[in-house]
Amino acid sequence: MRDALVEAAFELFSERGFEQTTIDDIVSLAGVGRRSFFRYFPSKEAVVFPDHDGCLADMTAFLAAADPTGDPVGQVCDAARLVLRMYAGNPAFSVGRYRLTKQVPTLRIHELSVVWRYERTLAGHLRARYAARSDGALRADVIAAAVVAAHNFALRSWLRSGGEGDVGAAVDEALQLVADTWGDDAAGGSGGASQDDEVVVMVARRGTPMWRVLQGVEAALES
Amino acid sequence: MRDALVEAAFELFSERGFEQTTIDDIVSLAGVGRRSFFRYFPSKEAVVFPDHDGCLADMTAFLAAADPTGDPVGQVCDAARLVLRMYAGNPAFSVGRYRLTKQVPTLRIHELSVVWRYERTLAGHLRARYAARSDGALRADVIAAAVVAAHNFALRSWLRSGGEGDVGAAVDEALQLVADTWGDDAAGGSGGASQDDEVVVMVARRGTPMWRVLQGVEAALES
DNA sequence: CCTCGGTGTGGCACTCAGTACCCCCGATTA
DNA sequence: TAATCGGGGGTACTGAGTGCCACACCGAGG
Repeated sequence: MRDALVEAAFELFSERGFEQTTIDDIVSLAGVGRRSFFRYFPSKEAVVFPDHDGCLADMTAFLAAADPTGDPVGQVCDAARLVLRMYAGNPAFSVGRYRLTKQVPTLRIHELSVVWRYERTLAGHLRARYAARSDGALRADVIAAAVVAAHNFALRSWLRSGGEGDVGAAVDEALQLVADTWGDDAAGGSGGASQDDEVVVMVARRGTPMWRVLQGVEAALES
Repeated sequence: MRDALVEAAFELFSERGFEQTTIDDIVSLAGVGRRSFFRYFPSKEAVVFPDHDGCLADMTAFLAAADPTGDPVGQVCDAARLVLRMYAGNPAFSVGRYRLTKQVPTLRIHELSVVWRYERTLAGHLRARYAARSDGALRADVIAAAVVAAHNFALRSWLRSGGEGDVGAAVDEALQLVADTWGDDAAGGSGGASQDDEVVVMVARRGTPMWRVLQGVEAALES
């Protein structure tokens, strides 16, 4: 029944557009009553994202079962990969939906709320794991946002290409940037600077007098 | 006229709730025609965020006028502070709106779309500045998301407290975490780092062997 | 004084999403 | 067979948002 509604909806959406399609059109094509549509989907937009409720539940379960001693950043990255797997499982559907959401403001906004739920789930996991840190909640929010942004960056590139290429590898690469900067084994720096063994490196102009460098180092170490 | 509508709307919203207030209630209280409401606000939700359009324009202008040779991360952090200033400018209004959006799902979703526009604006600026990097677009998206998350973290803490305390300092501290990890002067977060005369200073743990510091400096200057 | 174009506003009617309520049908049980 | 119950259908309603037209105001020009 759900599937019938989704199929009918996408057929009409791709044919005449989202806004030009009414609920009555969908239910008459699916051969069900109008009232039944709202039994399965709370809104017209929700029918475009029929699989995210289950995916969010999967993510929640996955994080609840995660090793409490493992790297939390790695865990939320893996949780994000669950979403990716859902998209990659149905490339044609995902690409069709992407094209739709890209040009319908209402759907873009609805997608934001879907993504937001994932992000809050990830942030909640990180908050619990970072409870000991003084800036734990802040770090949790920032890292969750970064993970979602990296995931979506790679996902959208893939969707924009029409589903060509290896999404998994692209997402791995994108998430690697986040994991490198925020994970337990963070070892990345910015630009040419390198960070190693908790030594963070400064950058100065070529020709900078050494006394200036030392002045800066001293000031920094005194804090 | 806009102000009259906003004032009437918030009076009714705080009195009987958002969903229990109709557009007709608002316009009759404001003493204007129903049609005029939709001339000033595209939706019922938009009246709750009347100042964000102007703020987004300010942010766009600010970033367009930013120094092309400056630290892009610092610039987007400053751009985020523009939003903060708007909130801090009207603490009572901001807190009232926060309480409202917290408990009305429709408004939460609308707020997401508002935040999303800011984030895309920041990301656009960073993308242009990171065009030379191979992972520029990814970095831009991740940093923009991190800046927004940090900003919102501090802002929401302040709003939750009812507008008590120094928001500016809280946001500065939150943004510092992002700037330290992603900015040009990425120099581990003790906050004592100083930037002077384009000399960007590193921070190392006390007791760090000097050869390690020099090694880092050399590597940085070679880039 | 009247006219004209532009602009801001009110009023009316309409579409359509979403909801409350009731009914129908089929299945199970006494 | 009668009673109950649950999933689905139908109907009527509220309210957001839109299109269209009429009206008032206002400065410019005849």
